[in-house]
Amino acid sequence: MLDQKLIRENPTFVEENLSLRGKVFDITSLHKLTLKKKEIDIEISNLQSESKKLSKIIGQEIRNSNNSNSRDLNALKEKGNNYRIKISKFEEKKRTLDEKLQDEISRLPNFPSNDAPYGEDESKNKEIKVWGDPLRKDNLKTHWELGENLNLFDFTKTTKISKSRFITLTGNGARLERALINFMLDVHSNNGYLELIPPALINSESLKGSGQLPKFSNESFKCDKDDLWLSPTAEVPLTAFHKDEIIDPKLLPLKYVAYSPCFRREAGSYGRDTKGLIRLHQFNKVELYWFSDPKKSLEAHKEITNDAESILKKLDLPYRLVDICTGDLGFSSSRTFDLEVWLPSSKCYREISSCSNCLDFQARRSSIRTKIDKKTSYIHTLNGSGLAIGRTMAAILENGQQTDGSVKIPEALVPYFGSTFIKTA
RNA sequence: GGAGAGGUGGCUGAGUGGUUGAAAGCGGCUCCCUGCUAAGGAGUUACAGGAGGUAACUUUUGUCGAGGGUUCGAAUCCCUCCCUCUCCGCCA
Repeated sequence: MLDQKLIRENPTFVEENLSLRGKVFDITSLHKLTLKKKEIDIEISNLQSESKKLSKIIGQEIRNSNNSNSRDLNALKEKGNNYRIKISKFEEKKRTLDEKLQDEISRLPNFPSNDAPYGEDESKNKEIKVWGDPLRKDNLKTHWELGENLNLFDFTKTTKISKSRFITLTGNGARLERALINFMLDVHSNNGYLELIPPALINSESLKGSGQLPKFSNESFKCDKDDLWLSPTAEVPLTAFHKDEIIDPKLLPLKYVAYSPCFRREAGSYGRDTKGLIRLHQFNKVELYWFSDPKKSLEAHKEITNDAESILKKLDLPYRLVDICTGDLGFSSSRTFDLEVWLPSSKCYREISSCSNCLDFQARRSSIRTKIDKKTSYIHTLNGSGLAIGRTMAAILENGQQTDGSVKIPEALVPYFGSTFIKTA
């Protein structure tokens, strides 16, 4: 969430910064609301001040005299009553105003960083570096062909259980999934991250706190009866983990690694990636998350990206690092580095991790602060997948495929998986 | 699901209608003193928003789970909701 004071005092600045996202933002009406709110606040505050003084006088009068029902006293009480009526009228106005204001303001995305490449859409994303040798051959199999041949998963049977875009992992597939989760958790927790497994069902407040609500209610599954949602990413429960806290600066940065299943409705992507492990309603992910000193988040952003990258290196998967342009940034992010893994069957790089610096955007929504030099300030939050498990599996299958149809397991994963190849039984 | 208890500052925990934004303790910070098992003393220490000042700061309003209500005045009384805990039941 953006700072309300900034919107009130410098709406042009806010509009200009938001418009870096490649479309026009008009906050005229919101700006008016903030001014109106301030007006009402001052009015209420003045009335309350006077009413409070009067109450003190009445209190003293009652203690000093023994007649609690004198004419003077009743006149004073009458006066106080008038204050109360006036105040409650203003408060009602304030309530409706506040609701509107809060809703509008929480629909505004974060400011893009000035360091992010400028552009309206993903075509302006900037490739920063490329790692590894991308496998380029003809007649390569897709990961779903490989997976089905090797009996790693079963999409057909899964539609009986739920519907399309879900998967049942079987045998070595299930084993590979588990190996990847354990491998990633081990790497990160040995690297200073505290391991967490958050709940998969989370409340609306949590989703507001990280930026998924109110604007993107259509993208998550909801359990209506309980006001609970299926978590779309561990970023949400991780942000909420420290909601309403003032964190001791000595503890910063707090670094968490969380394994969680993720659930996404994928509304609006009906035609895309209908096959395979790339786009499912449910997938597993190991997420990295930092609560950082606000002055150190730029450095933190490099580190978290680096930590996510280390998994790809260890798994020997070719990838590239992309600097996401202003128009392609996620709602809460000010700057994002995507890691994209090479998928030889489609001859392209696909996102496997998105590492974002949200600055104080989520911290303000969730009220997470620290105290530096006697001043409380919002901390900065950063998140990055480290990595998405399903897409990693797809990459391992496609990049590790052998001419005989078997798949070579990356060396680092062998101790976790238990063998060096996946072969047909 | 049934019965009960409770939600107060960074934490523990007093407080049942009138200088209570809140005793006390712990913790934190600052200063002082002392030097045989590192202890003692003094002070200070919530958050958010206004107004005023370049600023240190001053002043004002709100906040005792959330939201309503009663009252001149609410942490304290009433209503609704949320959450936590204990016991019983059920269950991985």
